[in-house]
Amino acid sequence: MGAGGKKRGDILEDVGVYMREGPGKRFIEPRLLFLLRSAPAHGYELIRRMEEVPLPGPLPDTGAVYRALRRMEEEGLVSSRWADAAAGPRRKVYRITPRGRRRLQVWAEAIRGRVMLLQRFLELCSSGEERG
Amino acid sequence: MGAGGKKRGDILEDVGVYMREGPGKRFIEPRLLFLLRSAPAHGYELIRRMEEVPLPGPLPDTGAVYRALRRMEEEGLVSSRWADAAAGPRRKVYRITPRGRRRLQVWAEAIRGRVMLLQRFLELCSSGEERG
DNA sequence: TAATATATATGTCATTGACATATATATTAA
DNA sequence: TTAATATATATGTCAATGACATATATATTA
Repeated sequence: MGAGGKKRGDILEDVGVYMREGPGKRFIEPRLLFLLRSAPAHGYELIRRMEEVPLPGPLPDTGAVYRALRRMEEEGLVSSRWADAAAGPRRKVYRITPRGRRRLQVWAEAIRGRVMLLQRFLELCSSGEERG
Repeated sequence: MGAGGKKRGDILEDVGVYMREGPGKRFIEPRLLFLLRSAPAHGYELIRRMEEVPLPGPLPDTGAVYRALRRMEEEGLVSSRWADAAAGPRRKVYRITPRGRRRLQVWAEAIRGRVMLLQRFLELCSSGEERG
């Protein structure tokens, strides 16, 4: 449509992208942003608290979580610092950034769109039943 | 938990499986079952009508559609027969089976569960906003 | 005979994430 | 001292999925 198309930054905040989830994407990113939105946390804790997040899909594997956190840090959605633990090995504590908060809002918007679509689907499904 | 666990047939109709969608799965199967539920159709027609289905995700690629139809026939969700066209090459016309209708109902149930989860997520997101 | 629309199908490849394993620290039990 | 366990982060490897490109074939139109 418009001359030149979208710039990179626009695409990154494009609701459509998050509605689609990209190829094969689970909800790992919104899960992590959701948990970090209220308080910083390290990976292990995020993994333990993962089931608190009401999103569909299986709980992501630990490897996927750590890799997602590093990718999200590269993208500027979270920042991290090493911290000593009262006991056990050091922890890498992640904190959500303003960009991460914006991304979570984009996810929420996309999910609102999903819900509307899915509800239309369900309506059409049940209206078309009328006996087997 | 229960002795023996689930039998194969049970797993195939387990709502949880469809709520998760499996790794990387789009909504190709429910899209096709939804379109076929009202009338038989051949692959090319299903591809053209794909955007009628209110489900999230990009419209599936033609290759994915034909492969999905064949896989679904193996699974007994659809049956097919070759038919002459008024013009152009022969068509493989797919028809939904009783098993396919049941599968679509399982999908609908799973999607109802998804919607409930997603709505809880949205509520928690907006209740936790309280200013940027 | 060339191009286009219709129609089905396969080849190939990158992405994703599941599963397994590696590495390291601290605590507790033997 | 050693072994086992909980905590904590990270990498290796592989199968599944589907995106993109292409192949094959028929019929119509230019």
